[in-house]
Order: sequence, then structure tokens, then C-alpha cells
Amino acid sequence: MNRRNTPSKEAILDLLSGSKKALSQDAIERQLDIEINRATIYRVLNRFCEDDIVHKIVAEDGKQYFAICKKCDDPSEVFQHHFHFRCLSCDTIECLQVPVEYSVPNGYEVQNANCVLTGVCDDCS
Amino acid sequence: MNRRNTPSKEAILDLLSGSKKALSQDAIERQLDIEINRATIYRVLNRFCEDDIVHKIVAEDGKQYFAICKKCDDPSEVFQHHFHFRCLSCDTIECLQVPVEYSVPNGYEVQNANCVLTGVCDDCS
DNA sequence: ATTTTATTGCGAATATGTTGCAATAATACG
DNA sequence: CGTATTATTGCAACATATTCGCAATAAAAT
Ligand SMILES: [Mn+2]
Ligand SMILES: [Mn+2]
Ligand SMILES: [Zn+2]
Ligand SMILES: [Zn+2]
Repeated sequence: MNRRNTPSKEAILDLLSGSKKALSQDAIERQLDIEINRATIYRVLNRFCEDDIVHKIVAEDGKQYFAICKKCDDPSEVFQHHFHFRCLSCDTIECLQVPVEYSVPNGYEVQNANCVLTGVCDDCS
Repeated sequence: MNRRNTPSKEAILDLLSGSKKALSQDAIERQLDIEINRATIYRVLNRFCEDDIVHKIVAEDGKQYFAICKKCDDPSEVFQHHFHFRCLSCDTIECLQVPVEYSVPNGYEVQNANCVLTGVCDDCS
């Protein structure tokens, strides 16, 4: 149950921390300096998710992308569910600072939101 | 390029038209009276999507779900991007009549939205 | 009837993600 | 330190979803 510090964890966390984009397992594997097994990368990422260090986005391509959970500038306000943007041109996914707002019919209880907008980002337009 | 009418198309369209839920390929295959090959089901569904008869939702499970494109009660208004709800209890996905509203940073152009809320639906709570 | 070609079925390929298991190594504790 | 505990890793195998090539079939046009 108790977490241990390992080179794998550290390398993956460093990579995600320094990235402006959400990364998939294979992007992480490619960008890493050290070699880490695929299964290990997934296990590390899933543990980060359990610990709320990282959140997972599932895009329209059906793949999982992972991004660091950042707090808002206003530390009193927890960073809520937000939109993600997938650029079809540069094929990247990023977290938008845009909260997801919705209302649901009576009796519906929402536990999570996975919202991805697709299009062309500023850099590519 | 020209579309032809086939028993497969008709059966799948009937099924989707009569369903309150978005359906995955394997759900469609199970619920069909006639037997249709897996690859064919996907091809029919993808053609429906191209023709804007059906829309595709990708859920957190990474699977594709398909639902008929319905117009609003108000025929003047095209049915926009809307939220979808995935119930973890009855494991279904439905279209909510809740439009997706957002703003994006300057220079971003949105072409599509894939938004799925997850939780427990009214029937199951 | 004949032609054209969209559609289908089949099998194989691709891709993503998970799991069992034995080996390794981080941590706790004497 | 030295040892014990067990979280973590690598590897291979597995599971599942979706696509693709290709030859056969059948809708639609002539
Ligand atoms: Mn995010
Ligand atoms: Mn829908
Ligand atoms: Zn871009
Ligand atoms: Zn339900």
C-alpha cells in the first residue's frame, strides 16, 4: 500500500511536470531518457491517478492521456473538471483553463467528467 | 461513393432508431436479429457517421458508442453538441439534452466535442 | 441481361491496455 | 549495518477493440 520512490516514478513525474501537453504512454516512453517497460509506465501512471497527482483523459482516438493535476492560481479554489483540447494538426492534447459546466436531469449523480474539444489550436491556425 | 440500401444498414439503423441508449458494436451485434459481421457493423456505422445520420461517442472505457442524431423539438434549431451520460451501475450511455457550452482561448477553432459525464443515472439511484 | 462498383465476410493485422509471475530493490527495523 | 518485508519492475502472455486487404456478393444503373 505504501508508495516507494523509484527512478521510474521520478522520471515519469518529471516528464509530465515539464510538459505543457497531456501525454500518452507511448509518448512518455519515447520522450524518456531511461527505458521503462510499457506495463510499468501504465502502472506508475495509474498509481499517480489514484493519488490524484495526475489525471487521465480519454480522447476520441480511444487512447489515454495523462496530465499533472495543477491547482488554480487561486489556491483556495481546487482545480475542477475542465475541458481539454485536441489539435488535429499538431496532434496534441492540452488542459484548458475552462471549467466544465452542466446541469443534469433529476436523480443523476455525476462523479466524473471527460470532456475533449477537437479542432485546431492557436499555434496551428 | 453512392450509398446502397442493404439489409445490414436497415437493421442497424432500425436498432439505433429504437434505442434510447448509445450502442457499441458488440451491443449492436448482440441485439440484432440477423447476423452481421463485426467489420461490417463498424463500416456501416462509420458510413452513418460520415452521412451525419449517427454520431459517435468515445467513453472513458475507450470504446466507441453510436447514437442516432436527433433534432431538437424546435426544428429550427439544429441539435448541437451535447453531453452524454455514462451510468456506472447499469453500464449504459445516453445522450443528454444538455448543450455543451464553453469558451476557448483566442485562435482556437473547435470542430467537435466529445463530452461524457460519468456517475449514476436516475434509474439506478 | 449485363455492367459497374458499393458492400460484405473472412481472416489477419494493429493497437492499446492489463495481468500473472518471478526477480529486484526501496524501506523499515533490529 | 544486516535482514526482513513487500512495493515495484520486466517480461511474456493475454484481452479487447478496431481496421484492413482481398475476393465474393449483390444493389443499382444501363
Ligand atoms: Mn486536464
Ligand atoms: Mn449524443
Ligand atoms: Zn496544434
Ligand atoms: Zn443506470
